[in-house]
Amino acid sequence: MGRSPCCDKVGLKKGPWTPEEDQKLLAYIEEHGHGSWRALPAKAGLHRCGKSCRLRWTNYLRPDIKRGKFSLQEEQTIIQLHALLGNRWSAIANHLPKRTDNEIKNYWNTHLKKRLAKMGFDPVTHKPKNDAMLSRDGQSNKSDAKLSHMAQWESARLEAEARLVRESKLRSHSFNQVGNGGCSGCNSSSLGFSRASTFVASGQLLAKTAGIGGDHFESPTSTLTFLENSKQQMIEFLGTSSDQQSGSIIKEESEHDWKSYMPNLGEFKEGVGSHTLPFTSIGFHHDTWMPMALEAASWTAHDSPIKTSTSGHCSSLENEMEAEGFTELLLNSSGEQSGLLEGSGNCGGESSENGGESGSSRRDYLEDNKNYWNSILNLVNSSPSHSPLF
DNA sequence: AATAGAAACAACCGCAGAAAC
DNA sequence: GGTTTCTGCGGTTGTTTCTAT
Repeated sequence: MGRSPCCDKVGLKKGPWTPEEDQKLLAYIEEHGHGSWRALPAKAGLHRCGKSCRLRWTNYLRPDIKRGKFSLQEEQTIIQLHALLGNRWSAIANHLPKRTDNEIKNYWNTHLKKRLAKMGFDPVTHKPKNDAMLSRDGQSNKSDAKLSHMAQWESARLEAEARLVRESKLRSHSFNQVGNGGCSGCNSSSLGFSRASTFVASGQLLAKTAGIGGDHFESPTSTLTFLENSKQQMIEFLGTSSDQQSGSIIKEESEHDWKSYMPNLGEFKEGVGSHTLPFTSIGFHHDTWMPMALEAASWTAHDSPIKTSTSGHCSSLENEMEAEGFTELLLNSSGEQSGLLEGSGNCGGESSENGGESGSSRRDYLEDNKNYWNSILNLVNSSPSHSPLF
C-alpha cells in the first residue's frame, strides 16, 4: 500500500501559513468546496501540497472550530475518554464538538499528560505509578485481581474501539432514520456517551458514597449536564476529604468557584424524550476502584438497558427510571466501605471474593485508587471557562 | 535588558484503510 | 484482483511564546 509522499515535490512551501495563504484557501473552499485536495492547491493558487492544505483547513480554518482555552468540561471529558479509548484522538474529538483531534492531542501532550504525571499517575494507564509498591504488601491476590481487572479494562477498551468503528460507519445512516425522541438516537453515540457516562456516574457514586451530592439521579439531558454535576459533586467530595493529594490538587489548581456557573448543583436533569440511557453498569470495582466499563462497552441499542447482576447490586439506568429509587440504591449500597462498589464488581463478572476483607493496607490501596479517580475528575479545575459546550 | 530553558502550539511525516481506476 | 490515489489518523518535530534567572 505504499504511496509516495505528497509533499516531496520541490518548490512547494512548508512551514507556517501566512494570512495570505489562509485567505486564498478560505476563499477557494468557500466558493468551490475542497473537492480533491490534491488538485486544490493549483486551483487556489497555493504553493502547498494538498495534504498541507487539508490539514490547515481541518485543524485551523474550518469555520466550525472553536479555538482557545479548553473548558473544564472539555478537559474532564478528554481525561475520561482518554482513560477509556487511549490515544484515539479522533474518537475523543467526536465527543468534543468544535475541537479537532490535533488540538486535543496537543492539549493532552502539553497539559493533561504532564499534570497526571505530576500527580504520580501514569498518563498511559491512568493508574498510580506506585502500584508496584502496593503489590509488595504480601497480598498476592491483590495483584492477581489487578491483573484481571486490567485485562477487563483493556478488553473493554478494545471492544469499545471496535464498536466505535462500527458505529461511526452506521452513524449517518442512523441519524437519517432517527426521528425526534427516538431511542436509536442513543445508539448513534452510544459508545462515547455510555462510557463517559459510566465514568461520571461512577463519580456520582463516589459522591454518594461520601454522603454528599444531590438527591436526584436522573437521566442526563446531555453528557455535559451529567459531567458538570458530577464534577461539582466530586469537588465537594474532595473538599471534605482528608486526602492530602487530592486536597493539594484543589489547593494548587483550583481557585475558582464552580458554583458560580453550575447552578444545577446536585440535580441531574431529565433526559430528552424517550431516550434510553445506555448505562449498563455503574460503579467501580471494589478492588481497583476502576470504573466497570465492560457492561457499558457491550451495550447496544438492542440490548436491554437494564442488566442486573445476580447480586442485585449492579444497577442500570433508563429514561423512566425513578431517580429517587436509584439514589436510594446508591445510598443504601454505600453504607459500608462500598456496598455498591462491590456489587459493581460483581457486575463486571468479578466476584467480590474478599468482600469482608479489612486491614489498613487494603484500605490504603482502595483509598489510593479512589483518590486517583477522584483526582482525575478534579484534575481539570485549573482553567474554568464560561463558554458553554455542546 | 538579555538570554537560556520550558511550555505551547502549529504543522509535518508516514502509515494504513478505503475508494477509485 | 491488483495498483494507484485519497483521506484519516496518530506520532513527532519545528517554531514561537513565555518565564525565570
